[in-house]
Amino acid sequence: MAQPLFRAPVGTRDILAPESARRRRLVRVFADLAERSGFGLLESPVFEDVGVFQRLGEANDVVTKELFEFFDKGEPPRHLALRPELTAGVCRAFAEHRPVSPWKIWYSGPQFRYERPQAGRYRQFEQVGVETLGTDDPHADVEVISLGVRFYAALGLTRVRLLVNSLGDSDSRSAYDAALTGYLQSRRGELSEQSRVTLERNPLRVLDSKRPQDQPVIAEAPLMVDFLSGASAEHFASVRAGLDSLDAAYEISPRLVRGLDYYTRTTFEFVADALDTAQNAVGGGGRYDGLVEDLGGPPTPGIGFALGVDRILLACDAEGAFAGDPAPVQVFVVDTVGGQSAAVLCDWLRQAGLGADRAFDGRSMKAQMKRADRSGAVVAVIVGPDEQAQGTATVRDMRPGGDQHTVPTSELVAEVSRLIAAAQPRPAIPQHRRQDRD
RNA sequence: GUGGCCGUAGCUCAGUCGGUUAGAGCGCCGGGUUGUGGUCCCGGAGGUCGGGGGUUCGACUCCCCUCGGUCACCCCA
Repeated sequence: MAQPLFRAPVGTRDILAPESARRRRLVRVFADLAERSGFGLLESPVFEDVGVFQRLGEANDVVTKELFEFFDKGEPPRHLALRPELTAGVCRAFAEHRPVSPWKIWYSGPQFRYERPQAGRYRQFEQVGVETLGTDDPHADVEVISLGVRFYAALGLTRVRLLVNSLGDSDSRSAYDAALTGYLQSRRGELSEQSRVTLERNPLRVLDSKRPQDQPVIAEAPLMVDFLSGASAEHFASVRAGLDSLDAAYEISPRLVRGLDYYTRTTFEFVADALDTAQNAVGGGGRYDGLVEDLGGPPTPGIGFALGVDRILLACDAEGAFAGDPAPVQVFVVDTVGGQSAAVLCDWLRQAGLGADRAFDGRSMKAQMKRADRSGAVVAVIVGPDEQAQGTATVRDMRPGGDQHTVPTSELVAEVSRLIAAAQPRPAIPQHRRQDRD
């Protein structure tokens, strides 16, 4: 293969049209839902002081091994990192601006983790999410979680399961930690080598192990639910009741731990059963009641989630949901008399709000017609010597068996608008799939 | 960071026990007599067979290294 000088870095990729348009539309669906629910957009930096992320947990790979870190040219240099997730930056912003509570925000954007790529996992990946800070009302939990549920449904996904659990507050958590650690220590010999290491650093996460050897031990481990304090248990019950009242289906998943260390009380995860890969979690979140304080702000409860755009799109493909956009080009102007007419007519059509395109380089009519077809345009406008002489344009219906007629250019925009309004839009055709058409 | 599999045209792939000018389909470009796409027919462009080294008279084919892709572990969206 003739090798390009450069390619996209490991774990990153270029997303070409029309797939790029589909992603953007997905974010728009999310934004619409979030904003109609009272969440405002927060645009925060793609990089932060490395300290913002180090609060996520010293025992966490996301912080210890997977950070893209760098120093800037300040004197002294500032130690910065590309964000590996978005919640920490949101909490930093809260501590910095002290907005009125509850602060409800949504976001979208790229994040970066230095990991080995695999199915559904990239070094640069995109998430959308919401966060509600400043209230620990269980109704806030319900609002956030159900927003996720409704979003997947809005995309047309049917095989996404919601798993919920409670990790308890710090008191119940430490009681549980002690019990779990004691239990795991007692069966240490049966655990995998990896899990024994994990046990030293963060016993909770042993529950996350996928290694078959660990499963019997995990299956008999004590459950968090049995250690919840009265207040935590009550909170969890309220959240469940709230979800019930919205008919939001969920499963209690007593061993759902989640990756980041800051989670307290409510945790949840969305799993796409349509994905048969190892990375089938398409979203997750929970409460992080201590995080703002950790970052120097006032004690502030918070809850939120992040949904992985890349994986959601994979799940949509697997379910045949959230189909591609219609072609943005509705009219294609074929001009065999030098291209000036194409320039003018495209301009008129575009100013009228239509999607219009044209060919360059003075290609043959046949070649231009082919372009017109490939563009997905419903209508072709043809200007040749005859039309030019008469001040007219030929309007051709590009659908199979469509007819054509000639109109004065003064009536062109109206005529094309009429035809397009009457016609079904054609789908955008990905470059690499043109051959699949019937 | 660890391991499995894979790297031949833009894409998907074929290439017989190592043996002359490396093939197909699709895509792309052009043509099929008068200005018309999607079907059909004809033609064309396009490959240092990922890169480097080695074995050999000879390597796309065998060996080593390296880079990249992919999947899994780890971890996580």
